[in-house]
Amino acid sequence: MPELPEVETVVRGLRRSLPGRRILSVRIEKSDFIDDPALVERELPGSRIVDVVRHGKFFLLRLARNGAAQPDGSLLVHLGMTGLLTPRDPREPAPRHTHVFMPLDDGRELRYTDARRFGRMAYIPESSLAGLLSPFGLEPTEMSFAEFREKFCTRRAMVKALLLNQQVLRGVGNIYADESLWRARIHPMRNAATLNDAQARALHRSIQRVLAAAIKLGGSSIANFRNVDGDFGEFQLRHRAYGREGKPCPRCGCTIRRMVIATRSSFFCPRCQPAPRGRK
DNA sequence: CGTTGAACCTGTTTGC
DNA sequence: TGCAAACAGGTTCAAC
Repeated sequence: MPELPEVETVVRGLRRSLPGRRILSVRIEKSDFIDDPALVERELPGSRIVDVVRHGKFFLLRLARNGAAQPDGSLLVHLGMTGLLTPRDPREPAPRHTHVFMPLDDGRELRYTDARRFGRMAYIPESSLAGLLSPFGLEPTEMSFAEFREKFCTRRAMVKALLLNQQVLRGVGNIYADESLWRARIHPMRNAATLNDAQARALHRSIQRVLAAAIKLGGSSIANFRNVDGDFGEFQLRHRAYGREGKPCPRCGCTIRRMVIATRSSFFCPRCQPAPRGRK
């Protein structure tokens, strides 16, 4: 479930209370989503969390040992579809599918919950961090139009597939891909290299506006996304295309369609977002 | 390169 | 009502 705005919402929540805290110990129940559980169990205890930063849909607890100010490693986290990392009172019963428990030096406990276990967790030593993050594409909230055109509009693939490709843009997922395309009036099957200048600019602008609006509303909660305080996001109330099959397009009234494009459910307005020639 | 389908795992919704 | 199928915000890998 979590895409860039949901991960950003979680990161902002964690950043309010984690920096400065020390991890006392780590207890792992299920570990099939952790790269090297023994390494996590060995490296985290005693580390201080100096910051929480997002990278696309991933985020990192930046960790420093002893009294060091500079991090010497990180806990890398991807929430997959159903993951959540949140500090709780250890006296409350842990919900089902809580797999990792990390008591902190302020009496709280960081807990990782993930029903489907599509998430990922790994300890990353500082020396291998840059190499790990380098394959990812542009940060969509910060990319200039020139960067977007160079990286995105030179590719001959369907725009829907490219928006979801984390090596092109990092952080866009199925909801925000469809919402951006609706806003830019571009059909998901369009070949990116055939977008004209106005369409490319509209898409660049739409991606940034949709993401900014979603972050402002705390992300989208379709079924179960919650922030670290347990609250739902509200951007789902502003979805114009995603999840609205059979309902009227808010712009033209035509019926929103759903079809599988690039192997994912895709919602679009067949009138506002005209299909490219030869496709339907 | 680009596309497709299957796999990973559990829970919820939909359809007959 | 009951059960099975379909579907879900994620990535990855293999095959064509």
